[in-house]
Amino acid sequence: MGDRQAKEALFDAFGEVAKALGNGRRAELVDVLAQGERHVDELSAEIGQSLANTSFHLRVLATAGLVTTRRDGTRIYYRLASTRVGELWTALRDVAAAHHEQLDDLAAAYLGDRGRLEEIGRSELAERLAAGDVVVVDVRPAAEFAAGHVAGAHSIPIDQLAANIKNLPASVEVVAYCRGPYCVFADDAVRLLRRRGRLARRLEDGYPEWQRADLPVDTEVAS
Amino acid sequence: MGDRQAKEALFDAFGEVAKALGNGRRAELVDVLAQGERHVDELSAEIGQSLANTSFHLRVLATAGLVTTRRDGTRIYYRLASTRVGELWTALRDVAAAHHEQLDDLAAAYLGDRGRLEEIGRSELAERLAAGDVVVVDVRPAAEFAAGHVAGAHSIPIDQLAANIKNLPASVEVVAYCRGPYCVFADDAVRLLRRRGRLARRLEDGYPEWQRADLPVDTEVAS
DNA sequence: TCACTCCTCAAGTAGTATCTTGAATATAGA
DNA sequence: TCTATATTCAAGATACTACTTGAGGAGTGA
Repeated sequence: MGDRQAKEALFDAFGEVAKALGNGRRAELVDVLAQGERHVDELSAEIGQSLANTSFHLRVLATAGLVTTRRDGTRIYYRLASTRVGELWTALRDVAAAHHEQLDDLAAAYLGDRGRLEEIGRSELAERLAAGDVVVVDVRPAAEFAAGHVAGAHSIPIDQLAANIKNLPASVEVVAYCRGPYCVFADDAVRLLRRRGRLARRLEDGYPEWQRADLPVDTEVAS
Repeated sequence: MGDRQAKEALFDAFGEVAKALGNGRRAELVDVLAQGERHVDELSAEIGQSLANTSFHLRVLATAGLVTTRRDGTRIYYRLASTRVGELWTALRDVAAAHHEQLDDLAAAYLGDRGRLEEIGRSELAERLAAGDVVVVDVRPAAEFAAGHVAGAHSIPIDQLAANIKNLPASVEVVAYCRGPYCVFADDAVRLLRRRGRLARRLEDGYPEWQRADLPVDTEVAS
């Protein structure tokens, strides 16, 4: 009990789990999988890597226990092993945002200036959704909407938004949301809507945080 | 906005923070530093590594923003950059415990069989401390007790416990605590106390979790 | 059964991590 | 200023990591 060798082996195991998140491409995979399960081909496109390399990274995540798989025909779907993994990912993001020197610059370079993009809080949106005086738009890819979305939201993937603005009720404020605080889809949606003269804000954070706050969600294609 | 290169750079930064935790020795360092600040020499002994290698690992943690330093004379004290880092470490531990295949075996090999070691919950201990019908013993090294401890606890480092049992009031239950769920000190203390015929339990988890639960704490040497 | 799709595995290469040893630096105190 | 103490830095051996290309399996549908 308590010998050095056993302690090293134990803490090496903690290190292995952290190491699984210790690569930018795997971090991207976890960020996408926090939205719901996806198959390898989609994930490969999502992180801009070859199929073989994506498969390799998924294997690393699976070996560390962070993701699990399910086969459906020829497809293999990966998902986070549990909601705790999503919470770990969130904690990592928060620490990086708070303490990593260059993170603000890197985030600004990716997201652009958010100075003029107002956010609406989760609880405020929940109230206004119940009151019915707001339209909520999920601008993530359709597969992620299908895997789970804010109850009452409409699915309009960002690349189809321009063509569908005219279908949104005109007199009501629009709230867009996507994957989380480091996702550009909702920002782009709000910018587009405002350019077209619509009242629009983005939801704080994204779908995983909404779900984790025990606010109403829905699955399967509805809109 | 939203181009791949900027996204890779951003997520690489998240990966860097995870990578800093992605080594067993650095994980040990964070676990110790979650107790409070320590200087390099102590940390080196704590993780069983050379001074140069310990310094190197601390530098990696500092570069990722997870720890900060303070100089006092010739000594340099390292501490966690914030309580969030401790929370990240806890989240990592929890995910590893839930999903890493070998973790249970590795923990059992290091900690021994905990089957007979009863735990007392934090809130129950807080009540009984207020009532005064329990003796709480902090069996961590004196430096960690000094940096912060359960209010009312007595500091008896584990290697001095055998010699000091006789000074503990005889008719009262003893609760021992240490660094956290993967620390052996409190286990060893409870085993020793029970062998000597004392009523003893360990506190669930350890000091950082107590502190994070906003239960009463104290700093500086008191006992 | 055969061809097809989707995914994994193996081999190879360039780059990165961990640890050792020994030298260099920074502050304290005489 | 000189010496001692505490820590960092540099160089180098060895072992992993990330990615590429191409081959190999596993299930599907004709």
